[in-house]
Amino acid sequence: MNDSKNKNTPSTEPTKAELEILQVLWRHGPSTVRFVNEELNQQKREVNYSSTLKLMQIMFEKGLVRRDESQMKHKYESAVEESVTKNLLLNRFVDTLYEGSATNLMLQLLGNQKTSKEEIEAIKALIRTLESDQ
Amino acid sequence: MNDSKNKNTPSTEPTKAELEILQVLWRHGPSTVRFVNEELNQQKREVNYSSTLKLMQIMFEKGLVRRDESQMKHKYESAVEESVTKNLLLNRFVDTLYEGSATNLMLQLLGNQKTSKEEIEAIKALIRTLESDQ
DNA sequence: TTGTTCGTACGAAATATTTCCTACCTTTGA
DNA sequence: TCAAAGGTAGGAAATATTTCGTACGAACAA
Repeated sequence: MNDSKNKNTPSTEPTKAELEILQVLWRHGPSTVRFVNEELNQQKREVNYSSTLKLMQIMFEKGLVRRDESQMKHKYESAVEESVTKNLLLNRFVDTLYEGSATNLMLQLLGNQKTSKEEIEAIKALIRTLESDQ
Repeated sequence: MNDSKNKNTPSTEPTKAELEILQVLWRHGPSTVRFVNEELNQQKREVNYSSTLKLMQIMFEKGLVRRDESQMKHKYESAVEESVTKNLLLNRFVDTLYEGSATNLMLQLLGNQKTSKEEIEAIKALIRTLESDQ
């Protein structure tokens, strides 16, 4: 009915910085701003606490995250499902760069020196699994 | 500041709008601003001529495109190779969303309803080809 | 109690990106 | 010749995104 209110299909795509925060929330579940900020500083780059706070407040307004305000230290959690969001971004990516063709993307991926032999082997194994499933 | 001496590894990633222009140049080869602008208007969205011009001038300054100024109607062409640029963006994408694992991306791709059965079949065929190549 | 620490809220600045207005020059055709 | 059409250059405005300063309240320890 109304796609815009569906929690799992955000009408707006997360920005780069927002995505970083979502990753932390996806990985660790409900978290305080402090925790997310420390995680970002450790995993990514130096960010001021109030920058992270501001961003998470904006994300709250956008509906990208929910928050539990019952405690002073608010707990934030993602309001968008990881797989759904990544799917959205992946589709956009494939549409933009590969004319919507996953095959084209695969070609690039498999011919890519940064995709290791092990990765390629794993992909092949995955395909075999899918084939035997049918 | 900008040590983009290597024409095929731009130090700066193209922005969204820049990428749209690059796509036109990759597809059609050296083109005038007028042509690119019309192409964008037809394929993508309405853009004012001077917006396209400005963007292409900025891209020229960044080294993303070269131009032939011998004629009044300058001819612009991409200064970055399509496959190299796409590879760069793809790697960034995989790193960001899939922890650098192409396998993870594959899982998403194959489980994706927007990836048609034909696409999956094509991917499998591709894998089989790669396997028999070894 | 009182000062320090840690939390939120929020405005505003800093950046990055995109868009378009305007000046001015060249080409073209009547 | 001269106006119209079409080109480039560049400034500046409009947006989008990110960052941070500061005010102020709550918690806590001395």
